[in-house]
Amino acid sequence: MASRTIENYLKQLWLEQQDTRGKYVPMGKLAALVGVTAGTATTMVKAIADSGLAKYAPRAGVRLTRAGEQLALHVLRRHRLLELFLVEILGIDWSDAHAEAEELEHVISETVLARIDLLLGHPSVDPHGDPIPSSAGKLEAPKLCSLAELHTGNTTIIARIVDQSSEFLRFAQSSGLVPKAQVVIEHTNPQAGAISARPDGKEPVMLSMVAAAKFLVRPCAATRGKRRNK
Amino acid sequence: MASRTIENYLKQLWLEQQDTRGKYVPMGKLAALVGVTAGTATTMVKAIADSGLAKYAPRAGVRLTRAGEQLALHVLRRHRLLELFLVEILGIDWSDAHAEAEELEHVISETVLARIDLLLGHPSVDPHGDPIPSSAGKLEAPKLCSLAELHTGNTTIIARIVDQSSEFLRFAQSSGLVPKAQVVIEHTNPQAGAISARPDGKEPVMLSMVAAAKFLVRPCAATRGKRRNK
DNA sequence: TTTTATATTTTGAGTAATCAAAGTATTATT
DNA sequence: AATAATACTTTGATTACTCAAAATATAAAA
Repeated sequence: MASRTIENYLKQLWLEQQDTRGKYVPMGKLAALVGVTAGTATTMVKAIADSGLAKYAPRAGVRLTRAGEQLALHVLRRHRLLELFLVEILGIDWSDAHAEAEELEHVISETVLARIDLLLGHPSVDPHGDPIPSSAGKLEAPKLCSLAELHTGNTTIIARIVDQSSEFLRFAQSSGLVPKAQVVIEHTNPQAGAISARPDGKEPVMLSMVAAAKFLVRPCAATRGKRRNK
Repeated sequence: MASRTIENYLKQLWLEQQDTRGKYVPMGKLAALVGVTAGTATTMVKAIADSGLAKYAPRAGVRLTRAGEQLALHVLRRHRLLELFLVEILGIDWSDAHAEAEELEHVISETVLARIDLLLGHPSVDPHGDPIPSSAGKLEAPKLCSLAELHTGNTTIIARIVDQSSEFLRFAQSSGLVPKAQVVIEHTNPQAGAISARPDGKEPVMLSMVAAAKFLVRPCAATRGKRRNK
């Protein structure tokens, strides 16, 4: 069994290397994600590599093996199911759920996890819209585009928010920019690098392109449709 | 903040020293309860004593200070609320809940604990009938007598079971000897050291005096009433 | 009382994880 | 190409916990 420290390294590594094909995660980056010094990360990664969960290339970086990815996905499953459980069943604040789950994910048993999964009705996404890996370690990740890619007049539905910080989540919640919310793009201003989005039944919200890119939406088709009309 | 190791030492110490006035818990006993060697316990206890949570008397034993008791009661509160939560909300087996709670009690936050407490309606006892300390660290422990003290013909209600092992709990459950169950004492045989108890709507169960003593009952008055009639 | 048994403490060593700081590559700048 | 900046690795030390085995004290038996 992997220690909770190693589980954390694997999880961060997975999140960082996902969507990159064969690219190595640099040590400094991993160290920052885990919250340790670079020296500590180097030592730890060498141990992880020795146990076959990652490949380590000195001065280049580290990348999970298939076995490492599988283990990481099991941690991620625990994390995301717990987040949903904390929000849905216990009524914990959306913005706090992440930090709470961070602790619990390492001690919850398979039995308890199975009951939580059952109680939630085998959900496919967590409160942020992040997909929950199956118990077999499979992840269904539909391709989504972001608010930043849409055009004036487009209407869409928020599917996922890719920032776990409680400050950002509190802002998103108070603006009405939450998963499943319908949103209309009121203005886009590429020069200023900002857009204005109006959630259904709420006030319009100004978003920088960086912020807008954190909201993934569905359907994407609206973008293409709009472009054709131009 | 106390580490989870120290939390465990404090909890076991509390359970062991309760109901004894000023008596010191021997090292060997504590070591066995925590599951470490006697040498380890000695080292650890000295550290705990240095931080003011216990008094340590070499070759005599150890005893919690008031501060240590308070901390232990907070751990116990987390443990017992979690046990009830696991059984009531998640549907975890009675006999497994103890082991699960043992892990969770050290990582659950005050926020999550408060939500669990609320969801359960501020309960006063856990699934075994053990009282749950208040958030202020107060414990209400009504005096109960055991099945072993009753006499033939007495009727009573099981209030508490003082054995956390899953084997014993499975036996109790299958016999119908669970908290809140009404029980009639059918036979007592002091010579053989055994009694026969019949839970309402179930078959009578043979119990050794040792086993019978693990079932605490209410009301106790039945005993006195019976004695007077003799 | 002397011996034996039992409980406890001490000692020395090991594991897992960490950091600070010194040393070494690699990349970028002049 | 030489220098400076950056990223990474190594080293030595530290903390928290643990065990096995040797040393010591206390209690029980002879």
